[in-house]
Amino acid sequence: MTELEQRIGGGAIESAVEAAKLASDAARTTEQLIEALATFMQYNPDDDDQITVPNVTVKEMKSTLAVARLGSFTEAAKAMGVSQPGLSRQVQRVEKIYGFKIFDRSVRSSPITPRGTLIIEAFSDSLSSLARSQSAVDKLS
Amino acid sequence: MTELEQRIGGGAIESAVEAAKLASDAARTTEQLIEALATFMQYNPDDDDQITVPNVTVKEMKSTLAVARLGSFTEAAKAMGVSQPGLSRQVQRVEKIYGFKIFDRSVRSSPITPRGTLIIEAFSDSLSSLARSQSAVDKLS
DNA sequence: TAAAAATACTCCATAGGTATTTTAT
DNA sequence: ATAAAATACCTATGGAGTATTTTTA
Repeated sequence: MTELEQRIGGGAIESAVEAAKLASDAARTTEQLIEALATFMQYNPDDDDQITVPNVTVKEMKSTLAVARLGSFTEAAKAMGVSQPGLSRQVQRVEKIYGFKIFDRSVRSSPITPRGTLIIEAFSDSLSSLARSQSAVDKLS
Repeated sequence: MTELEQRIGGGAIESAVEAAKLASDAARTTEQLIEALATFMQYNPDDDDQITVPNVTVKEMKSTLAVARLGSFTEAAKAMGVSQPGLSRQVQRVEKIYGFKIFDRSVRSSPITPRGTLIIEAFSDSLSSLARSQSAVDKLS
């Protein structure tokens, strides 16, 4: 089990539902979250063109995942080799273009919000796809 | 079957091997490509931290996929709502940070290079992950 | 020769660092 | 009181458009 999985729990459903119960992002019901995750699972790739994917960068995805893993903006900044304000702004920009908070700053450990969990999962999957192809490409050089 | 699949063929292996045979990127053997694709399939997500993923943006991934789908930089520019030079530079930047050409400009239809095929697949997977989560998030709002 | 892509040049937006302030334990 | 995150301010990099040149069929 990875560090990330330790922080957000096991699978997507469990972690998101758990987050929904615990975090302060709510005014969202657990039922709504489960419905959203059902959509997540039944998603049809052919719908891609209808969906607007925010213009995040790989760097921002990595920084966001670092905060998720380490539970700290300051530690994530060290891990990413950027200043603390720099990293804070990277995550702020992601939250701005997505339109909601990914982390809850009202508590020390900055837990992941319910919707944040979906984003974290997606970033993780995205980077895995890119890393996998990178690893394949490296074999050709 | 999507337009993209029509251009690059069915699965990853077939398309890449086919591209290896046809395109001019080579000096690479089909054997090397098959080995790379084996790596692709057996890839272990735990290796993510060791792999450097270039800092591409979602916008660049979309533009690159648009060229792959449409077989034309000019048409892709129209589809993306940017100027032709703007789109060319987006793809050029992707090729620069990856260190190899994704498209072969020596032919009119700008076919995808063998290594380009791996990148196109990865971009497609990445955007699907992000679109899927976006679709899930939308259900919560 | 006609199209498609690349390059030159310019301007402006924004990412990032340092210094500082605000917030939370 | 102390540690962490946000904000202010400034600079430099680079992304995008228009105009033009190069290249390919």
